[in-house]
Amino acid sequence: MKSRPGSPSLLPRLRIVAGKDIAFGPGKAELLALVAETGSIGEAAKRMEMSYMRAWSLVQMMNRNFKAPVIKAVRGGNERGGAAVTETGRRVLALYQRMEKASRKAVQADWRDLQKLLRH
Amino acid sequence: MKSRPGSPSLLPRLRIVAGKDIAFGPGKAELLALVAETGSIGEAAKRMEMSYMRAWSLVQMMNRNFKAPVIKAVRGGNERGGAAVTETGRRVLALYQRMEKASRKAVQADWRDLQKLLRH
DNA sequence: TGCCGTTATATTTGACAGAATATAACGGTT
DNA sequence: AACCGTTATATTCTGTCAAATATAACGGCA
Repeated sequence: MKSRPGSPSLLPRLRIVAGKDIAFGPGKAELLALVAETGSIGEAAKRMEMSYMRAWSLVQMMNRNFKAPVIKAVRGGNERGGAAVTETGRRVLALYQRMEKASRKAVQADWRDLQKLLRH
Repeated sequence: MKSRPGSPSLLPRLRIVAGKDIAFGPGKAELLALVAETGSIGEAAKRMEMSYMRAWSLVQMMNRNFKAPVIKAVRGGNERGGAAVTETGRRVLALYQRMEKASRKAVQADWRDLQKLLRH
């Protein structure tokens, strides 16, 4: 995994915590989107520069915290396995992205003021 | 430090990251408020059930990431030392709390929908 | 100068998360 | 039954961060 050190300095971070787990958050959202795009957990992991194992454990965590799985994985077969985002998964992602956007917007004015108080 | 396991399941978490540091976030906001209330880093730490050392390192991190310090500490003397929140500190805290509130509000409708998809 | 409670700082220890590694399972096709 | 690339799972290693521990510095006052 790789952090992006150069950039932002702000981030409104929405996390859904369920007991010990973080059921959903920015990283899982990105992963979910990449699985939707690539049809593969492994490929999504590669693009996020994280290990397959880690990606897979995140998928597990998501799946066990929602009523219905957000990703359905298949192994073997002529297609050599793969993964797909479920309808629930799509809905979760869409809602989350809307929330992120709304949060950013709601915060931006005060954020600009706060930025002035920061070094650099 | 102690997590509160029983409660929420949602939290819009605003973090200001500066390089490797988290310049400000929910924990530091609470700490800052408690220092303002108690006039002591040690007492604030106690109320948050964290070690003095940790609280102090958080204060350091805040102070070095803002243009002006958010907390001014005094040691020795007849008053036996203590700490006070600066004007900058008060402004930072106020802005942060407003941002938190605005974020929560902006998100609440979608959050209710998302909750329905969660187990429990 | 010794006392106090607070801040300030260094050092060691321990726990845990994630990385790394290794291997198995799958199942349609040929 | 051999093959393929993907998912699934266990195990070990390791680096990092927080906790724990210890100690020093401060400075007005009696």
